[in-house]
Amino acid sequence: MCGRYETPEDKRILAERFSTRATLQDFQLGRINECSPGSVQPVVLLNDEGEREIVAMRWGFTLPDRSLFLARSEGAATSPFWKEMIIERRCIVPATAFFEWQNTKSGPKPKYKLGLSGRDLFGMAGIWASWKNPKTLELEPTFAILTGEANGAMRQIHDRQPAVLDPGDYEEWLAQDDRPPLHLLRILPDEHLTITRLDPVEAIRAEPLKQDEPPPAQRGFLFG
DNA sequence: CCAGACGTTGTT
DNA sequence: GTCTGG
DNA sequence: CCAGACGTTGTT
DNA sequence: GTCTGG
Repeated sequence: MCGRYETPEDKRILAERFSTRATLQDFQLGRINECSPGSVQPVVLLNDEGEREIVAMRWGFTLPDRSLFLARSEGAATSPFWKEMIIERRCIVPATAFFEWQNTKSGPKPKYKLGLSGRDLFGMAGIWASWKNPKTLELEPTFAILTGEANGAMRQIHDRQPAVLDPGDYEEWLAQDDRPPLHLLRILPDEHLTITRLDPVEAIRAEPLKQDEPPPAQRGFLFG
């Protein structure tokens, strides 16, 4: 669940919309695209000076046999693995939508795009840490997205969903505190979700781009 | 079945 | 089936 | 998360 | 998320 999400094509608007000083001019984070685990994405946090900043982070903590890119909000505060992160390193993951695949008994899994009514851009609750990139063996800032129980129409598709923050809660979520503000991780009201079932063509179009692959808008042009 | 771990570096 | 790449 | 590959020798 | 141990 929430194994993929979407970011704005123009990353520069993130600085404005999340009230950060950074202009993101240094980001080379691709075009309109799905974000997949393992990719590097813009994340909002408080820097050492207490200012909001946008940082490029890798999505998912790679372990020897798997990658942890989601963390259950219910258990994160007591989990040995997540505890330190949720207390000391909370962040916001900007998104315009997230994707889910319906768990069907057999056959293809229908793909859905989920957005928030009246909010073209929103922030998912995240946590981060410095983590070794298994390929480069370098330490990199790395994040995971907190999840909660799904409800209502969402439950028809999947039983979990990403924790979406209220814009008025961004400050409290990022602020350093003795105890993590878990009360901000409310279940996303069902009526606020826009759920679109993607037809196979749309689903493929939304797939993550391969390196050096032209953006979707040019595919049709190149191939007539 | 559930609970708990889940990797490394390097040090508040 | 499992692993890797996106 | 899904989609796609999934090996080796050795050079037309 | 997924695996292991109890």
